[in-house]
Amino acid sequence: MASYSRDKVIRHEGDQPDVFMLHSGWVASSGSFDDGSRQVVKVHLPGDLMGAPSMGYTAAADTLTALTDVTISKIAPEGIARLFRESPRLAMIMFLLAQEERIILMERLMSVGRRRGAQRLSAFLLHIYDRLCLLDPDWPLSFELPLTLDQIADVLGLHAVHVSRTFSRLEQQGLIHRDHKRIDLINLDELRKQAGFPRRTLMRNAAWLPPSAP
Amino acid sequence: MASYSRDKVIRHEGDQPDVFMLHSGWVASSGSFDDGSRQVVKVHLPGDLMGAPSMGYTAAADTLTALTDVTISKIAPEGIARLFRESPRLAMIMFLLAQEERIILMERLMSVGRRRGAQRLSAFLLHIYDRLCLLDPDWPLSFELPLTLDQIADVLGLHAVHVSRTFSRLEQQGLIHRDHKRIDLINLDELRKQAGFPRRTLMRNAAWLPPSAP
DNA sequence: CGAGGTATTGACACACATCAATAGTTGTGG
DNA sequence: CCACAACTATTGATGTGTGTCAATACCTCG
Repeated sequence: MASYSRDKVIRHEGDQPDVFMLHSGWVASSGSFDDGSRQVVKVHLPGDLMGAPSMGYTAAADTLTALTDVTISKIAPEGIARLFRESPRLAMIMFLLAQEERIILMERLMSVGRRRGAQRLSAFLLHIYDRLCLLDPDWPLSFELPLTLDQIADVLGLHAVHVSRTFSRLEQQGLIHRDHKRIDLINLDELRKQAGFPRRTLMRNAAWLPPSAP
Repeated sequence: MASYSRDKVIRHEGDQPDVFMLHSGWVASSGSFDDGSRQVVKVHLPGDLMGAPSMGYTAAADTLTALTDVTISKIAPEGIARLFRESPRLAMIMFLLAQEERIILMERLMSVGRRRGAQRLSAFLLHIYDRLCLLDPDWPLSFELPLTLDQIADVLGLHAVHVSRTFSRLEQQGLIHRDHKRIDLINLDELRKQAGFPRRTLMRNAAWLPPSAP
């Protein structure tokens, strides 16, 4: 179990492709270009497996940066391999979770490729909100977003100045309310309409999943 | 084994989340918005498993469209589940392939989020070229790109008119040469520099992979 | 040969970027 | 607990990459 304070780099792209479990705090997974621009490809919340995409490569493709103070632990690939040997059911569930992550990336790509700033921001806020609801079913319509405008801009593929204006516009339209880092979602329906994505429902306990006792 | 001719929709988002194997031809996986705009999230080449990201959901998230005449076959999820029960090694390899696809999506997101049109186009052409080289190690510096400008635009998150101008500029700069659908890569190094991505090397036969005989 | 799809080119509009200045917030040390 | 410094957010002015509309030329295939 290791701790990192806000803004510390947990592992840099090009480093050894370790896999981590995030116990507390938020972490950004991002890639960067030579000119210094960065794109955040995933915001990790507690309970997330981090770094798994790079595990088949010789070097990590993404940089993991602590967005808040965090605690993490390293996962040995041997442990995952053992799980694949001993529990086909859990292995298949891990496989399906990786596929879910692909869907999330596909939605992010659609959003960044085809939607305007306000719609991207709505989609991002809803994505975070939906994840918090998943962790805690009676989460209120409000949350702390511990990212700076620069970091949000790197998530949305915009620039901080424009994110500031876009936030103001969403607030002025009565869709959200802001108080420092806290976001209140005022008009959830309209936000969802802006985001442009349907709510996807997971197939729990598909008949074809391998049984628990192999 | 089923056949589809060019531009035919193999399965639409919202349909039953089937999984397919692509035997011949090219297929686009895309998502669409209410206003009619579309984003292609993956161009499938022969040998690709298609539709896997949606297999944990009750409805498919992406639309599969034939870019050329294609032949495909449906994969039963029970077959994949059986593979997970009977061969931990192959299961783990499928897991790692899904993770590789996440990396590819991350790169696409970085490209669309942070790079200009010309750089996105360079990255896309190189991505296709690298895949063709993977299928056939002595592939020449040239290939047929069976997409219309509209479809390429939907890949890049641009519009057809702008893709046309961007293509012309790449050609004028001497980076590529075009003859109808055929693309010749003239200056591979400069294209790679534009794209902004390192070449990633896969870790073959990692020590921790489960053995073939369980 | 004709028709529908596809590509090119030009003119103009707009979302977002960039630069810059100010104000507000947070953290730190005395 | 205050005071200062560093970071962060806001706002304005202006530039530019890409979108949009439209007209023409070009391929492809029946």
